[in-house]
Formats: sequence, C-alpha cells, structure tokens
Amino acid sequence: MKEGPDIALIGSLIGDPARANMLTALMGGQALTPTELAGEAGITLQTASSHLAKLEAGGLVTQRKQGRHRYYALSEDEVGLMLESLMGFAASRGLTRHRPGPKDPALRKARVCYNHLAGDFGVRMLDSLIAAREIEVAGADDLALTDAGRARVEALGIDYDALKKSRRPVCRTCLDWSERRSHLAGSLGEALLKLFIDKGWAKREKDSRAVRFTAIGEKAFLELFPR
Amino acid sequence: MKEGPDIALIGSLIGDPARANMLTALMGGQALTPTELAGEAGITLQTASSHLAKLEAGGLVTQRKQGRHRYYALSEDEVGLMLESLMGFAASRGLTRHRPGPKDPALRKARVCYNHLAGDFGVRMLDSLIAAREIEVAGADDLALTDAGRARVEALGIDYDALKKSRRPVCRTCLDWSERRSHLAGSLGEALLKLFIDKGWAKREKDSRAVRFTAIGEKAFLELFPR
DNA sequence: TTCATAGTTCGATCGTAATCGAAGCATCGT
DNA sequence: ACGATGCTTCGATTACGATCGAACTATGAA
Repeated sequence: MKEGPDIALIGSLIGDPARANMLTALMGGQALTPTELAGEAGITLQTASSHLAKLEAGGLVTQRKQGRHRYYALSEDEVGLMLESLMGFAASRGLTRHRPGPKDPALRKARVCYNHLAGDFGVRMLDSLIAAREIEVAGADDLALTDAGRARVEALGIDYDALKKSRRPVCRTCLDWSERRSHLAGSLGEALLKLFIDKGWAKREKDSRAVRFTAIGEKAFLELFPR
Repeated sequence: MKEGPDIALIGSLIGDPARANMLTALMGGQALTPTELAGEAGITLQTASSHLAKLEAGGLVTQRKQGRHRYYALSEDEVGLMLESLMGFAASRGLTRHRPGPKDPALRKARVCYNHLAGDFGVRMLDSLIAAREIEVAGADDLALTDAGRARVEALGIDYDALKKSRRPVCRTCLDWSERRSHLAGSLGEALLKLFIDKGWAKREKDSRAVRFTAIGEKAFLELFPR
C-alpha cells in the first residue's frame, strides 16, 4: 500500500499450480503449444488458454503464431533466472512436487535451464572456465570473457562476434537450484549448450529438462572442462 | 506434476496482497508484531494472524515470543534475497503498488534491505570496496574480505572475529531492485549498516524502508567509499 | 467447398481462501 | 485477584478465480 514493486501480482501468477507447471515446462527452453502445455499441467485446453493469457499479460511469456499453432515461450532470460531463483528457495525448503524418482539424479547431473546448461555439469563448466581464466569475474555481477576464453570458444566453432552483436549479455550467472552455486547463462551459455547438442555429445530427454550425455560426449566434456 | 521444486506453494504465499505487504514491511529488517503488520497490510488482527501462520508454515517467517508480544521476522537472509529478486523483476515490468511519490527518490538513494544497506548508497559502497581491493570477487558467487579490507572494517570498530564465528556468510551479494546491480549483504553488510546508524550518520525513516543520512553522515560516507 | 485441427471466448458452476465478529488464552500491571 | 492488552482459534460469510462445456474463429488439408 505504500512503496516498492508489486510482488503480489507476480507471486499470484506463479502461485497457481497449473501455471507453475506450465512455467516449469517452459523452463525446458522449447516453445510449446497450448495443447502441450495443457497436457503438462493436467488441465483442458480452454483453461490453459485462459492461464496463458494471464501469463502473457503479466509479461512472463510471449507468443508466436506459426500456421495454426501458437508457440509460447518465456519472454526473456530474466524470467528464467527469476524462476530458477524461486526454485532454489523452494528446494532448500524441501518443497518438491514429486516423490524423488529415478529421473532426479539425471536432472541434478545435467539439465536445461531455459536455454543453457545447468546442474552439476553446468556448474562445473563455469568453475572450470573461471579457473582457467577464460572467464573473469569482473565485478559483483559481471562475467567477462577473456582473450584466452574468446580464442577457446571460437576454436570450438562459436561465432563470438555474432553473440556480441545482440543486445543480450554474452555472459551472466544463473543460480543453480540443485547445486546452490552459479552456472553460466547468457548468449554464450546458450551457444555452448547448442554446441554440445549439435556435436552429438548430448541430447535432451523427451518430456523432461534432463540432458543426457553420451559416453563419448561426457568424456569430451569432462576433458574440455577439467575440475 | 513431474519433477523439480514446487514453486507454486511459495508463489501463492507471496501472491496474496496482504501477505505481500507484510513481507515487504518485514524487508525493513525490524521484527514486527501482528498488530503492526495488520496495519501495514490494511487488515484486521485476526486475518493477519491467519496469514502469519501460513507464512510461518511455509518457512518464510519466524516468530519470537517476548512477553505478551510476538515478533515476526523473515526467517533467513535467503528469504530477503529471494524477495528482492522478485521485486527486481516486478520493477522491471513497471509493476509498482504506489503512484511514484516524494518518498521514492529517498528509497532509491538509500534504504534498508532486510538488514543491510541498499539503493544507490549500498551499490556504491560495494563497488568502492571492490575497487579498493578490500573485497575480492572470489568466484561466481563468493565475495571475500581481503586483509586490507579486514584491517579497514576493524579500524571502523567492527569485530571481525565475531562475524566470522556465526554460521552465516560474512559477505554476500544481493541484487538491488532499484539499481539493478549488487550491493553487500551478509553479516558484514548488516554490521556496516548498524555502524552507520550507531555513529549517528544515518537514521531509519519511520514506517518506511528509507534510510536518511545526515549532512555530516553523508559526507563521511562518501569519503569513506569514493566512487 | 467441406471437414478437421488448433485455439479463443463466453457462461455457468464450484471450491477455496480471504475476511471479520465473537469467544477463548495468555501475559502483564496493579 | 482482577482488568487490560495482545494474540489465536472458531465459525459464518463472501468473493474471487479455476475449471470445463459449448459456441465461435482461424488455418490447413482433402
């Protein structure tokens, strides 16, 4: 009633279980249709449509028409970061929406966080890049790619200039809910995950945020980012 | 329905306007009684009591009995950090619960963030400490006080050993919703704010998170932490 | 054109949670 | 011991929002 940002609005958007499930599904990074999201949330298409309209009005998701499909996705990196931070808190309270199953270890090992790699592997990658002085911690918030780091990612086949052109930050941190430490987000984080998948080192699990590394891919990854 | 932490529960706790107002009030750092919190939220004591029970069950606040009063406070630094991050997102969407008034500039300049200093002054302080190499950015997440920094804070009259003894981190970052950059949290952040107030440099505004520096206090602060 | 698929909008129903009055405990002061 | 203050619990009311069936719109396929 007095001052400061209105967190109630955002909280209430996330606070509905159906919407929370949809948002969590969108954390997988792929744009999904209302029908798919309705399935994720266990509700009918009509209800999902109404929820999506609210999420869009709140600025959490955006929509892209393509033929007779509509693809919904998180509207910005920001949204993913905020959700991950909420998940971190929920996890620290032991609030999970599932009984820990066989998929859980896979999720903790490597998963998609909106558009970049998270979990043990994600954290290890950032730690390793920092240890090798390929990424520098520039300030309290900022990460910067060093010259060595730039040479390294270009050797891997990533077009650094293209990354830099976009308005989005190239490197940024994202707090990992399972590891409780940061991993690498930003356009570089996105490009790296894409690289691993393009190289055939890793594949996304269907219907899950888990990322499954092949034996060869895992070996290459661990060599590339030693502890 | 599938995997991952349950953000809906936390979201719904924050999602009610009355609870959001109470939480925002508790971001002021002082423990408040149900009566005071009811006033902040514009509801009766009975309703406030029921809300506080829910917040406590969800682990967001804790309660301390003292005579016939009960003092409620955020349960951990973690909670404050999470709320500040939500506020950052809400603010970036232009979602505020007030029409920008005369108090707003004061809030942006210096305010209490749970138990430490935030706003322009808070950000400046951390930037200055880092520039002077009194605080080092140790990793992606960690801040560390250097020897020079330790000498500095001890010269100011802060008992560093006492800070270190507690289980809480001494230095940590907290994302500032108005500046969109980090400021210093942790037990050192708390001790520094306390110091400024004890020295008479600054005073909390009543019924607000704003911190008002005296002319002398402001001069001293700006000299102590040059840009 | 006609049918099928994808999605939105409308309207009605239903549940849940916020709210407050009243009553019940506990603690303090006298 | 007694009244006053601070807070919780109980119960009843109310309001809002989630849900889904049905009707409507749009795109694509045959």
